[in-house]
Amino acid sequence: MPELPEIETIRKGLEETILGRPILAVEVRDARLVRPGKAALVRGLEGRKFTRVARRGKMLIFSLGQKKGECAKSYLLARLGMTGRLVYAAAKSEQEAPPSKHCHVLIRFSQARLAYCDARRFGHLELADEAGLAEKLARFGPEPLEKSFTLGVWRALLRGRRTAIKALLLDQARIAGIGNIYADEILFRAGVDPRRAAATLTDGETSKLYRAIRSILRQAIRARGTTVSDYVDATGRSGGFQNRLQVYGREGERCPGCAGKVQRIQVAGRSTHFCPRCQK
DNA sequence: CATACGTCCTGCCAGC
DNA sequence: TGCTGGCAGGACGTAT
Repeated sequence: MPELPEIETIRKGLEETILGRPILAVEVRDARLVRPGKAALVRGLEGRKFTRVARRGKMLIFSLGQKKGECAKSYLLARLGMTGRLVYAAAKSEQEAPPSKHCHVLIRFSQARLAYCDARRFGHLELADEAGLAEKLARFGPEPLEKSFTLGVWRALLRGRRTAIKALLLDQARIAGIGNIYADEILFRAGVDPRRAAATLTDGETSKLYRAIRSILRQAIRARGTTVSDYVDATGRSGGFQNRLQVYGREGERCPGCAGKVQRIQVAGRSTHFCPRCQK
């Protein structure tokens, strides 16, 4: 479930804790979640330091410090899928037991560790060089909270698209970082029916949606993300935005905007919550 | 190219 | 009580 606001919250938390600390050891407990492989990941991390934590869409990008005599830059990329977690915690000893059976990679620092856990194993950690990173980055659509994501850019994205507007919001190659929960909340805020073909939105609807994207994502970041079931931040703390959800997970409840009820349907193969009276 | 859909994985819960 | 089937969904591969 981690979407842009959750990943951004994790990013900030890690930035405050892991930068500059030597990586003493890396333990890979499930090699399926590690690319290109266990040995390469261990070799690529041990003895280095994280120098920067960035984010693109729902992907975390850790810059790795170079060893003496090296000139090639390398990165650790993390995708958390639906139930992935990256939790930093103090560790009393290097032999300390892993935090749970779903923890697949442990990155050990002096007196602390970063645990990568994922109950459903949809995510992965990947070691990449400059070219590998560039290839990944090229697949993302615009970053919705950046200045360069203007109303004009958004309008151009919808032009000619016959796909449902919700499917477009979820398409990371069109716009980065939005997942199922925020897509529903954004569409509710904008008063747009999730099934509408993207190109049929009026100028007014398009700009309402643009403002809703930016405002919902910003509010959710301020609330430290949404915890519906699994999400916790880099310190193991739940988010706060779940209390402010208007339609997601509220099937059958009264719409916050009218006397109608929130409905749940399938759009783009995803469970979709909306109010048929408020969203046209 | 654009769009749609199946697949991966495990936990959980409704229903029998 | 214990089992089963369906659902949750991010990203990618394949099909149309």
